[in-house]
Amino acid sequence: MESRCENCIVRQFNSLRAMSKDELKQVSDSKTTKKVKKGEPLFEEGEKLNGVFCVRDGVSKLSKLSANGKDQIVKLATKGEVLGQRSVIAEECTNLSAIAVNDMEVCFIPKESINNTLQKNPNFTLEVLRHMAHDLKEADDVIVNMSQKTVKQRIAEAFLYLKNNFGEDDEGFLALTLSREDISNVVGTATESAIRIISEFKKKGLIHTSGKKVGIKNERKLVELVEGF
Amino acid sequence: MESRCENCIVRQFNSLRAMSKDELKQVSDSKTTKKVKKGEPLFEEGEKLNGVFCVRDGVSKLSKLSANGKDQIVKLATKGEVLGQRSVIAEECTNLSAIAVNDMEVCFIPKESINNTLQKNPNFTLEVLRHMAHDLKEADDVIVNMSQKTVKQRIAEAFLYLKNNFGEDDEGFLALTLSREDISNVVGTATESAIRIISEFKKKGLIHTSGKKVGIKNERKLVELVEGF
DNA sequence: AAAAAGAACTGATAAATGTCATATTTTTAA
DNA sequence: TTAAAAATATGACATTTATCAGTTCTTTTT
Repeated sequence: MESRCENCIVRQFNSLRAMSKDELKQVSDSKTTKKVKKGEPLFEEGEKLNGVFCVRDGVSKLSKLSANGKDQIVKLATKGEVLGQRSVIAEECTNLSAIAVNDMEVCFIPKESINNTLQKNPNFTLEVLRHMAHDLKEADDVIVNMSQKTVKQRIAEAFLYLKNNFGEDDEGFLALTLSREDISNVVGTATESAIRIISEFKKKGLIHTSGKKVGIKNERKLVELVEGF
Repeated sequence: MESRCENCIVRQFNSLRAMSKDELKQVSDSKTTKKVKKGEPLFEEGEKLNGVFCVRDGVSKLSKLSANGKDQIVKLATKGEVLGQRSVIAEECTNLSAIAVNDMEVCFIPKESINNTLQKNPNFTLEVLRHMAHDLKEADDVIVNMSQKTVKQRIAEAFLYLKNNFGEDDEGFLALTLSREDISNVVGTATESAIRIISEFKKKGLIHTSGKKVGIKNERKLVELVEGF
């Protein structure tokens, strides 16, 4: 298993690629690699982070507990994404919990390495900024979806999102399998409602399922549904 | 009317304060000041921006058109805030429209001045980054509210937000008056639903109204409502 | 392999929210 | 100032979504 950041492919996908050789070396020397089992937290809402997590493998859900006791999943982070940036940059506690959706491998990078580079390497800072600008745009889109689309549309959209971002396995099921509860927490609805709508999609031939696995059968119709037909 | 950025008080509230004297001078020399009447757009969703807008006076709503034809207001920006940053930084079209909620005075700063400083002044970049990190956190909170709170709770929260961020006039009405439609677009509901709930709040003595003006009468109860009693 | 625990699912019903129609008030413009 | 237009308000009703109760299926543990 490759363990030097300099050679890590994952880096291609995130802001670390804007680091200089020396900076990268420092990061590599100070980082620690960690395995996180499915269901375990990388960090919890309200924690103070001493660094960021770079996802090497697996998927993490970023969620926030609402007043009514339900988790709202705000984002799914996968290979190459850096978690905890926002909190380290703003020097605040995290506003979100990060929990492994499946077994993960992550690198922990102490905040000193990050802050150091942020102050010295404008290219890196700009790259991080661009990334955050992108995240902000996505968050705006989520806000609009949440408030203007029906639960049915949001679930359809979630399946399309999962297909586009995580792909399918050889049997045609979505490569990332979420529990019904997780799905309901992504779209912000009651678990029963999500289950009911998934059953309905199945009956209508939009998807097929096997246990908790879901496969997309009629993508076109799902797209139409999302767009409001 | 003061017209040099160097002396503009508004600057205290935004990232421009991290600019050097020279940089600020350049900005000041290249900027143009503009009045925007209530209801007029600063820019529209999908436009390519050649710079950012610094709000000197008035309030702008940042909104996005949803597939069902309704505007979703994502943020209200007031004195000191810089609009269009995200789009200029990511070099993308805007994802939001900015429309004046009341008469505004804004400065337009060409993107060259911004980009120039972003590349040369890490402090400025970092300051912008911090700002964006903050915006992102707020956006996450909005997502959770939108998906986990009832319309009633969201309207109560909107009133409290308006009070905390824009204050009250001498008669005890919220200083920023939004139309019922704007309120419904902030909380993501049908205008009729918003009106109905506002009437209900009035009947229960939580607020008082006069025309479209709204005043908070029982803040405590509103807070309780938001928190789920 | 059996028992226990946890997901997934279904039905019945209540509550929340949207839609459409229409009346009233307020604002705008002629 | 008056007519027209736009915004606010309310009722009736349809639709969507949540809640609660219970069943079946899966997975985990012993």
